[in-house]
Amino acid sequence: MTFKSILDEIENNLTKILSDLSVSDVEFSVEPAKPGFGDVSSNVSFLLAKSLKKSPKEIAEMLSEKYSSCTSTTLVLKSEPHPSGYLNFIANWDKLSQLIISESYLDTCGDVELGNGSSMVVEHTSVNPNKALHIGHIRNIIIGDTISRILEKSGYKVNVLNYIDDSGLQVADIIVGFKHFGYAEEPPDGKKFDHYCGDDVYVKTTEKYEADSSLEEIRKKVLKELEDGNSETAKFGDKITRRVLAGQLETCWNFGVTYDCLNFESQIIRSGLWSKIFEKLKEMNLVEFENEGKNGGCWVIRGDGKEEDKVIVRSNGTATYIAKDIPYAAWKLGLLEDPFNYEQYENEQPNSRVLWQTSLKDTDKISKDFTGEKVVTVIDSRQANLQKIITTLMDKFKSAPDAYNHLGYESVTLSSDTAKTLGLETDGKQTQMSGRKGLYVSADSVYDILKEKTKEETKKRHPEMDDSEIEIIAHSVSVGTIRYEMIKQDLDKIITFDLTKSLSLEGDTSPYIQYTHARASRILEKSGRTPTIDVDFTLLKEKSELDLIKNIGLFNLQVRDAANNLSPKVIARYCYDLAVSFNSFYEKSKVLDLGDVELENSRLCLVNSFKIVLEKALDLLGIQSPDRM
RNA sequence: GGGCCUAUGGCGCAGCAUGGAUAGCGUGUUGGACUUCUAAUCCAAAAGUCAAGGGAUCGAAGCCCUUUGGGCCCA
Repeated sequence: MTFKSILDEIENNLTKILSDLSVSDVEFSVEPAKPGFGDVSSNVSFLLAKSLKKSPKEIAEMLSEKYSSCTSTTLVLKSEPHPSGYLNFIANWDKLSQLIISESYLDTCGDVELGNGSSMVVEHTSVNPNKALHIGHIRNIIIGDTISRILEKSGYKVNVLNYIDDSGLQVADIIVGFKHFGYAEEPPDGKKFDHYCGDDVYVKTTEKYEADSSLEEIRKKVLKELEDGNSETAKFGDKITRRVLAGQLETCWNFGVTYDCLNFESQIIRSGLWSKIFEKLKEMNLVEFENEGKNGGCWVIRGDGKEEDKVIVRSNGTATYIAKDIPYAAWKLGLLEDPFNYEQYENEQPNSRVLWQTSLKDTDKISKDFTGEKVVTVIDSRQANLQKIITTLMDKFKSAPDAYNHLGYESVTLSSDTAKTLGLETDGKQTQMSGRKGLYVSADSVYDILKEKTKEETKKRHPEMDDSEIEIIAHSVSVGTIRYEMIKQDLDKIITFDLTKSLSLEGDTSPYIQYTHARASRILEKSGRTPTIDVDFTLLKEKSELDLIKNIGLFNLQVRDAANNLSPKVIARYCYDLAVSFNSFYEKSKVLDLGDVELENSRLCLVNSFKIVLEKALDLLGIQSPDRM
């Protein structure tokens, strides 16, 4: 067990004391204490103040006295009433340290029993395959990837999906560029294909539309042709989008993000899934036919109360954009018979996780189950309206609340300085990125810049290091920096990306945390020993040591919190706090050459414990833990 | 016109779900610490009417109402 052991012990004892006082139904808290207030705090006295008609201070004193006569207390040394009314507890660290550190050496350390093996779909990325990923897409991808790691750690069987919208307007646009405006199929001088399509073909094609509105006709024609899977246009589109997709996936993989299945929109359309679900929706009365009014002749989803009705099929029989998302949402929840076969994706993912893709070919007679009892869809909050409709609809469809979850987040905008370098004057205001206007910073370029910077930094510190090792370190630091920047703040905060400011490597950043890991590794390496847990834990009694142990013991509580709230930043903050407490320990307590073998062993054991837990916590963020930096 | 998000030291953020103690952190500024297990580190100082107003509460950064600034979505 971990720090939770002492929380549980206190909670049980307090509950018992309360029942002796014949007070029940009090939902008091038992939490790790703020610094300076012991180890554990409870607010129980405040909650009793009214019913017992005493001040919180008096109650805390009374409870503290009763607590001291509790027999089943092994982890608490004593309880202390605080004049404010809080009831604080001092831990018996001799025992608690041993519990926490031994636990940290286990493979299961940090595991949480929440999912109990139930399946969960996490869909993220889902970028139109007509351009390279930019830094805004990266926020989506990193949030999704981190959440899926956290859910896996919490006992869910997670299926990670990437929806490939390969039949929309944006794809039509680059096809027009290639077919009608004569863009060469091969990018110039070795440019990555996804960058070429996004920077050159897409941006310049849309510029031409703006200059000449008669070109709209071509665009519409191409879009229409895309719908017929056997058309030349569709085949050409398929070839192009798959090549762009390969480029996008290469970027994702570089960032440590992998998937289980790619779902192609074109195949969802051709599978006839929509008509099946439309029939079902009609049967279940979840859609209704409107006879009159402004929506006369349309099929609509009735709005709740003050919400307006949403048209899903127009009077001319065409489906609206809302309708496009419904079949996929239902498929993800396993509400429909699966129309797909599956084949392995042609390129292998770096971590050997097998990547599948949907197929309509009869030759791929492989069936798979990538659905989930629950679904998390990571899409930015600009789509909150649409997602709300789908959520309500799906919860009714499955008749399970919380089956479909939209995990929204605010967008990444460009700082005025960075916008200026891309040729846009913004009067000091931040600005939304736009793939269509070419206003974005690509993920690959941020990575490249960062990698150059970290390479230099590493070389400066380790002139003797060979290039391949520097390469590996620079990679993990660059990826870490970007990943950490994307999830360290709340999902509903806008990230203003600034090309120079966002590349800081000091303070509350991934390199800070990774560096701390390298420090720990170095101590262990230099000691020349393999730490064991067969040490005297009572020797660890410095404040900085106990703080560190406490933080180590909070790991599983943090994972649970992050999973329950779908909040990746919880783990980011945890990693940072853990690193801070290690650095404090590092400054105050030497580990090696103490002339006291017992103490050295105990501290080495602690250092190793920290290293193990930090590594696991960073892994939840998809950040690697280098041994040297 | 309707809806969603947001406001906390100069700047960027945490804390808010579940009200209680001394509002934390990074950055920037000023000063200090490398012959030491790596200074991508650490220590210290200055810097806050928690947007404004009101309400319920013994008690509000947090809950409720109103207003304002910023961002977004729909019409």
